[in-house]
This record gives sequence, C-alpha cells and structure tokens, in this order.
Amino acid sequence: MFVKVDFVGGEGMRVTQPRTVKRQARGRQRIADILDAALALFAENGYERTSTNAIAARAGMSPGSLYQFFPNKEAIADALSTHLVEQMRDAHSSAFDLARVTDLTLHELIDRMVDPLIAFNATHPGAKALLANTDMPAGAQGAARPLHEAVVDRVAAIIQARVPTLPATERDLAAMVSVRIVAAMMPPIVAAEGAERRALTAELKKALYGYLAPLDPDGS
Amino acid sequence: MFVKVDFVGGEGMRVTQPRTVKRQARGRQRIADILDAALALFAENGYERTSTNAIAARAGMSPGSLYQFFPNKEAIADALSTHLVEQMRDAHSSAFDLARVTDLTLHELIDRMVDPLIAFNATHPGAKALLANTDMPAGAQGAARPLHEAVVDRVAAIIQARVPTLPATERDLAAMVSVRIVAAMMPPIVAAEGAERRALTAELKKALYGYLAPLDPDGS
DNA sequence: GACGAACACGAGTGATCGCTCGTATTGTGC
DNA sequence: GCACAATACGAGCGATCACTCGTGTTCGTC
Repeated sequence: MFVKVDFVGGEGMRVTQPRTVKRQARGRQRIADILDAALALFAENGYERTSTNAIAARAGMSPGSLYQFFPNKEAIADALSTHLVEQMRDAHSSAFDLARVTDLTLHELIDRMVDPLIAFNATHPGAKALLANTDMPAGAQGAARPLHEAVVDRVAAIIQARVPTLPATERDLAAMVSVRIVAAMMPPIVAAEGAERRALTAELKKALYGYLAPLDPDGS
Repeated sequence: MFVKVDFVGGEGMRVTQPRTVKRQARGRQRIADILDAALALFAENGYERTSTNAIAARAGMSPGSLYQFFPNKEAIADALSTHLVEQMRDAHSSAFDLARVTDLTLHELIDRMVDPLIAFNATHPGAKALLANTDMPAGAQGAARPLHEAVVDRVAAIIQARVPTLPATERDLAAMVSVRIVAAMMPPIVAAEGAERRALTAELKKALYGYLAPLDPDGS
C-alpha cells in the first residue's frame, strides 16, 4: 500500500543510521507494513497512546527491525501524514482541475467539487482525523497546512473566475468559509452510509449554495 | 476561579481516599489552582504530554498535595471539562431563552444567537479546543456530548417554532448543520481580534442566513 | 489547648516507553 | 561461493510518569 520513504532526516535529526539505504523489495514491503500498522493504531488510540513496540508487533516484526526503517516514532507519523497528504492532494486536483468553471451552473460546480472530496474521504477513513489530531507531532500536522492553503487558494481562484468584480478580501474570505463548511460536514458524512450519507451531502450542498449564491452571477 | 469538585468517584473508580472530604477554604482554593494550572498546561501541550507533577508545580504545590484533591490524572480532566461545559451551558441558555423567536426577523434571530456564543468563546479561549481534543480521556470528551445535543435540540425547537410545517427529519438536519457551521467558524473568530473578528462574524452570519433563509418564512 | 481532620510535603516505587545493541539470517553483486 | 549490505531479532537500558507513603503542619471545634 505505501512505498516511498527513505529517511534522510530533516534539520534537527541525529541520524545514527546511514543517510541513504538501498532498500530491497523486502524492506519496502516492511515499510508499508509499518505505516499500515501505525495508521490503524494511531486512528484507534491516538499518537501518544500508541507505543512503537505495539506498531512493530502489529506489523509482525520486532522493535529492532522497525528502527531499521525509521529513526524514531515521530518519523513514522511524518511519513504517514506526508503520504496521506499526497493522496489527498491528488484527489483534490482531480476535483478542481477539470472543466471550465464559468460554463457550469453554481449547482453543477458545487457537485463537481464536493462529490470527489467526499468519495476520497469515505475511502480513506481516519486520514482526515489523523491530520487534524492535535496530539500528533508538529511535523505531521504541519504537513497538512500547505494542502489546506492550496485548497483555499484554488477555491478563491474559481470564485474569481466566476465573479471577477469581487474584491480580493471578500473573495478570500468566501473561499475560506466555504472550505470550513465542507470540512465541518465531512465527519458525519464519512461516518454515515447510503441514504443518510446522501441526505447529509445534499444538506452540505444546500449550505454551500445558500452561502455562495448571493455572490454568484448564476445565483438566482 | 473554579470551585466545586469533591471526588465521589464514578462507577469504576477505586477510591483510596475517603468518599467525601469536608473541604476547607484553603482546599477549595487549591482545587481552583489545580484546575487553572491544568487548563493552561493541557491547552499548551495536550493531555498526554502534561505530567501530573508539572500540574502540581504550576499550581505551586507538591505532587502529594495534588493527589489529596484528585484521585488520578483523568479526574482532573473530567472536573475541568465538566466545569467548562457548565459555564458554556449557562452562556448558551442566556443566548437561547430570551425573546419570542417568532417575532424576530431571521437576521435578528441569528444575531441574538451567534453574538453571545462568540462572546463566551472569546473570553474562554482553550475551552472549546480542550473539549474537542481527541487526546483527552473519553470521560472528558463525553461530558461535552450532552451539551452539544442540547444545543442542537434547542436550535431544532426554534426552527420548529418558526417553520411548523417542516418535517421533523429536515428540521433536525437543519439544526445540526447550523450548529456545525457555527462551530467550524468559531476557531478563526476567536483567534482574530477587532475588525477581523467582526468580518469573520459577519461572514458566519451570512452563511447561516443563506442556509436557513430558504426554510424560513422571513427568508426572501 | 487539645484533638482530630484537612492540608502539605517530596523522595521514592513500579510500570511503561522509546530506543539500542550485539548477534544471527537473508539477499545482492561479483 | 565469497564478501558485504540489508534485514531480522529481542532482551534490556535509561528516562519518564502516574501515583504512594511516611511524616509533619495548620485548621476547625469544643
């Protein structure tokens, strides 16, 4: 499931291990196992309450083996969040890039942006929860910041395309609020299934429409 | 600042100390000191990363003294969240109870409900953050659940008063979404000051109005 | 002023945790 | 098949933490 990650440490890291290690297929698989185990355990019990020995055990290896792939516990969290953020960014770009936004009605535009996001978050439960979790180390949380900023920027760009006359300040504000509304509704949507999820999704879209319609030329 | 709390333990508690202790004025003050110190440290470093010895030190006492007032670390978190929830509930009721809601315009209604909430959260920074924090023990988080449900219920009641024809399902959904929108905007509003806070507050109200107006008789 | 309860202290205890290290096995390049 | 890197193991080290306990001090009450 996971693949990359060769720890070539950040700034303040004391690297006991060699800078770069030529991973064999076996090693890459082990890294994936560690990240899978860590994701599950972090989501279950939180970062602090999860011991590295427990991660190693869940990944089917000894503590010593785990530390052949990661220099410390924090590096596991960082690698995990980096990986999650990458996947989320991919999902986001597929949601944002397509189509000339000016040709769509506001309803259509909202559909095109919201639906893929919900699909991604639904298939990756725990991803958002982990990145938003305050007990994760600073590095793991910080990894999500650029993503959030990028998302807000893109929404702002779309708003500008549709309403070029809107002052920059108001436009950025509207983008931020829109993103926050989506984020606020995501947990219950992901937790729900079937008809309930559809109902919640429809409600989210109503909220977005109600907020954005007064700004939009399409808003009747 | 804080006062009550005599630990007469919940269900599964092993109480080494006597069930009830007659607190002297000195003791009540010490309890307040402990809760103040814990609130600050939990907000700074999170629950897990805060040691009981550190709480005692910040409160100006020895670890032994701390444990004369609380049976364990979790009890401190519980007492803290219970206290916070009580204060928030008071602030909420003053926001909800007054005035016959049917006599107000939707704009006025939103003002009357949102402004006191913002005022409370602004003067109690960290309160909401603590209660929403996932690394707090289950008991401390659970304490906020009844409050949230009560708030949603009250909003639902207000919606029903204004739009009696709305089906119960839709009404409850609208209440939940409204509360989530408010909660989502609260952190940046609390973090901001002056003009910025006012701008964010206005934006929150716009979002609420846009979402609720289609349901409301006043909405046009 | 005496007596018990509440309050206060802080060194210490047992358990846990992140991480190491010495050693043994497996894979790769030649 | 040899040499070396990569992988693997798990007992255990040092540090930290929640909490205890023995002892001493202050308060309320009569």
